[in-house]
Amino acid sequence: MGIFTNPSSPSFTRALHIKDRFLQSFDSLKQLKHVHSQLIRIGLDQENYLLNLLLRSSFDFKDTHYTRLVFHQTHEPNVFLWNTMVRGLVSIDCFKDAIASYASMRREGFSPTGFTFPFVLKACARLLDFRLGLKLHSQVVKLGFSCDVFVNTSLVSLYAKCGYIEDALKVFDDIPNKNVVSCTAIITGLIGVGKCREAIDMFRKLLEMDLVPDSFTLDFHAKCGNMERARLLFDEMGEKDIVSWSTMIQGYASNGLPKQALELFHNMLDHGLKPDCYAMVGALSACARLGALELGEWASSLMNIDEFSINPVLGTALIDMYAKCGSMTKAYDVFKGIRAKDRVVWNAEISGLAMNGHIPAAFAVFGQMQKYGIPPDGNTFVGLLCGCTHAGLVNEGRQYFNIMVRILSLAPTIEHYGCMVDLLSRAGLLDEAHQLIKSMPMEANAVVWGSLLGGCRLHRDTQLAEHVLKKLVELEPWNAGNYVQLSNIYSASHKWDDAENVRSLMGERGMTKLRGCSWIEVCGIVHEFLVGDTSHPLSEGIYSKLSELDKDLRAAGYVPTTEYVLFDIEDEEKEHFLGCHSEKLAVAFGLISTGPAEVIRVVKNLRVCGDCHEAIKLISKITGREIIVRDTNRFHCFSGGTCSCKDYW
DNA sequence: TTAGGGTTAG
Repeated sequence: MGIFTNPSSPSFTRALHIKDRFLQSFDSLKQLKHVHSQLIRIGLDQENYLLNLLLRSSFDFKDTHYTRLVFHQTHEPNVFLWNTMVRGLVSIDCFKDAIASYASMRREGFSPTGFTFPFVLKACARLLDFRLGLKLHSQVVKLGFSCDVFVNTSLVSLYAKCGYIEDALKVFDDIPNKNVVSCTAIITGLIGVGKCREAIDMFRKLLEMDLVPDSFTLDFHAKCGNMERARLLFDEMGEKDIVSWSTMIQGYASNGLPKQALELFHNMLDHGLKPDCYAMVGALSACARLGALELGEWASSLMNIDEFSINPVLGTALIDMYAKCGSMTKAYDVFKGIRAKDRVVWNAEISGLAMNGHIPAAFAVFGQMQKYGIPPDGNTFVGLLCGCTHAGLVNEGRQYFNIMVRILSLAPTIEHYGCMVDLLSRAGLLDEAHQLIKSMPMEANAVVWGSLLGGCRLHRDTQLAEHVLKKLVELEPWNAGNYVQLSNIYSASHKWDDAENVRSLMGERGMTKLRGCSWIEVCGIVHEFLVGDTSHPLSEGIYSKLSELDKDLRAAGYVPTTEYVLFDIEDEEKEHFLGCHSEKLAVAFGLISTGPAEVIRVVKNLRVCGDCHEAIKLISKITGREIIVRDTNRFHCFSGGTCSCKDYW
C-alpha cells in the first residue's frame, strides 16, 4: 500500500508536500540532500514512490556516488527504482554501468517491463554491442514486448547504429503502429550506413503519411544552405522543441549568418528554454565568427561550467570561440580542463595557438599530443602548417609536411598543399610554389592559386600574377576579388592603365568588389562599419577621434602608404580614403567607447590593409592600448607600437 | 501515483 492511498495517514500531507517539491527543479545537490534528510526525519525514507523521485532528480547532478547511496539504502527496491537507475545511468553516459545495473536487476529476480528495454537498449546501442543487442532482442520476444513501438524503435536504432540495417528494416517493417519517432530512427539509420537513395525513398513515403518530424525537415533545409525555407517552416511550427531551436541556431551559424544565430538564441531564452549542448555549440560558433568575446562568455555562462570539461565537443567549441576572439589564455584553461581530450580537442588548441601567432606553443602542444599517444591527423598538420605560414618558417613547414607524408603516411589534401603554397609564396619562393602546384596529384582550386597570387602581390611579380589570374578567372569567373587583386598589383606598380582595364572588365561583367567591413563588440552589442561609413550614431565622435589621431600619428612620423589605394587619384584623396577604412573606424569607435584598460578587439571581413596595419601599430603606442584585429587570415595583436605578426602576413 | 524510443554539435 502506498502512502497516497490513505489520506487519513498522518504522513499523507507531509508526503504530498515532498512530492510537490520534487515537481520543481533543484538548483544544487545540497538542496536535494536537504529534502532527502527530511524524508529520513519523517520516516518516509523507505517510501519507494518518493525515493524514486529522489533518485531521478539525483541524476541531474551526475554524482553517481550519491545516486548509488540513495539506491542501496532502499530495503526493498521495486521495478520502478531499477528502471530509474538504468535510465539515469544512460542519461549521464554511464552505459556499461547501466547494463550492469540491468544484469543485477535480472539477478535479483525482477522481470523487465516495457519501460526497461528502451533504456538498456539505448545503452547497448551507444556501446555498439551487437551481441548483447541480440540477447536483449530475444528477451524482448520471450517476454512479449515485440509489439511495443517504444521497444521496437530502440531495436531499430540499435541495429542501425551497429551497421545491421537489414535487421533494422525487418524490425521496422513489423512495427504495427509506426510513428514519427520510429520513422526518424530508420531514416537516420539508412543515412548512417550510406544508403541515401533508400533514405530519400523512405523519406518521401513517410512524408506522404505525414510521419516526418518538422525538426528533421528543418535540418534538411539548413544542411542544403536554404535558411530562408528553414525559417519559414520554423515560424509555422506550432510547438517548437529544443531540437528545432538548436537546429535553426546551428543552421544560421554554419551558413555564415552568425547575427541571425545569436538573435534566435536570445529568442529561445525569451521563450523560457534552456540551451542544450547543440544550441550552445551553435551560439559559440556564431560568437567565434563575429569575434564577440563578451557574448561568447555570456552564452557559456548559461551552462554549468563542468559540462565543458565533460563533453569534448562543447569544450572544443569554447576553445574555438576563445581562440577566434584572440583570447588564448582562456582557451588554454578550457583545454586543460577537458577530461577526455580527443584528437579534435588537441587540434583545436594547436590551430588556435597557430592562428594567434603563438607558434612555439603550438609546436609544444603538438609534442605533448604525441607524448599522450594521440595520433595526429591531417587537421593537426593543417594547424601546424598554418602556424609556419604566419611565422614565415619555411624549413619547419617543409619538415612537418615530410613527417606527415613520409613518416605517418598521411595523404596530403588540397588544404595541406594550400598551406605549403602559401608558405612558399609569402617567403618569395614563387617558382617553387608554382612548381608545387603543378606537381599536385589533384587540380589546384581557387584557394591554392589565390595563395600564389597573394605572394605575387607581396613580391611584385606582375608577370606570374597575370598567369595566376587567368587560372583564377577560369575557376571562378564570378569572383570580383581576383580582379581586385590584379588591379592592386598594377596600381602598386603604377601601371594605372592596366589597373583601369581590369576595373573596366569588372564593370562590364557587372561585378563589384566585396566591401571592406569590420566589427567590434562593445557591451555585448556588435557594431558594424563599412569603408567611409557615417551611419553610426557616434559617427561624429569617431571622425573627430580619427582626425585627432591623424595629427598624433604624423607627429610620430607616420606617412600614409598610398600604394594600398586602388585608384590613380591624387595623394590627398588617397589619404582620405585610407583614413576611413573600416578597421580604422572600428578602432576609433573602440577608443571612444571603452575603458582605458580594455583590449580593443576588431574583426575584419578582408585582409587588413597595409596602411591600416602601420597606423594601428602607432595608435597602440600613442594610446597605450592593446588592439587585436582578426582578419580573414590571422590575428594581429598590436601593442606598444608593434604587431604580433612582426609585419609578416 | 512514478518513467520510455528518434532527430540537432566541435
